[in-house]
Amino acid sequence: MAMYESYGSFLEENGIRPSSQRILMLQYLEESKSHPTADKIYVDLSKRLPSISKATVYNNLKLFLNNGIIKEVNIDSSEIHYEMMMDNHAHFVCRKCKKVEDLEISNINIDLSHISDYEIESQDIFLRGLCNECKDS
Amino acid sequence: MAMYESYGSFLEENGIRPSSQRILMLQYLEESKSHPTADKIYVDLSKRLPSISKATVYNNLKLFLNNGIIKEVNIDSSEIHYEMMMDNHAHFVCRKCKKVEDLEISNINIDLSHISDYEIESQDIFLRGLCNECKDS
DNA sequence: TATAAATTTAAACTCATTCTTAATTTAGAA
DNA sequence: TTCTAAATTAAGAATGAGTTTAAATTTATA
Repeated sequence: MAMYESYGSFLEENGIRPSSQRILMLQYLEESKSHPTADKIYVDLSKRLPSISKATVYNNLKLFLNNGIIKEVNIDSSEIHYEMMMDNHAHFVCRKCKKVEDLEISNINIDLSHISDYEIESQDIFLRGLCNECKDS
Repeated sequence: MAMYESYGSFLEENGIRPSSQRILMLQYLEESKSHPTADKIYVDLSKRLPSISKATVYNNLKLFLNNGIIKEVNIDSSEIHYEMMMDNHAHFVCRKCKKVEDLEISNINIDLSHISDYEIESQDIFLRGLCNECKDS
């Protein structure tokens, strides 16, 4: 993202027509660190653009997904969370407050011997537990 | 499981009354290596016990979960998959045929420095890509 | 056996997500 | 600029996994 002049030109570079809704969504996702759900995106953007519809949010999330701009985060099976596509990292998820934090991965070592022919395309790593605040309360 | 004489006594050891539905579900989960969804369990068990209801499957999955007998596998956000609780392992998920395979984890190295106070309770690791059959077709 | 508690069942319900369709906006041609 | 077609958006209906409810059945035990 940083190399692009604006959200609009970033979308154009990715072959996406930069509507105002899409620019708002992209900006929101880029600035958010909370791995929002479709509904959170919809509710928050409605404050700035009251006419935006849920269908548009879902449509454009799917569009961004298919263009590799964002990534689904399957924290739990009740709702899909989203984040900007970025270098490989792990997620910590607090069991109590549901906060999600990104973690750098320095190394991972998995026995792939019995799937050595497979084509690995991506990996998702979740650590689950209690964050510092929730641990003591 | 192997140390118990039967599915019924395994359930009793875990403080669960061994109804025929629960024994069937436990046996199914123990023998299955496919990480089934609630609906798959329901459909397959209906063949052997036509009177079983979906609510029972959901009720008992939740019961097994709360007793630590089984574990949710959040492969994607459309449906919850289940597996027997077992030693820590990773999952390979084929993007095309949706097959799920268990992988042994020999080592994992994540930078926890900025969450060093947190209590890590569990980890989930997914590798995604194409299995050998799907790769060539 | 009788009684209460636990379990199961079917059906109604919820809610995230998808689909449908009409209205609006945009791009490019004339 | 104006016209036309394609793309996008919006609103609401539809879908479907999972939950809830309430009644029926089963089980434990008195």
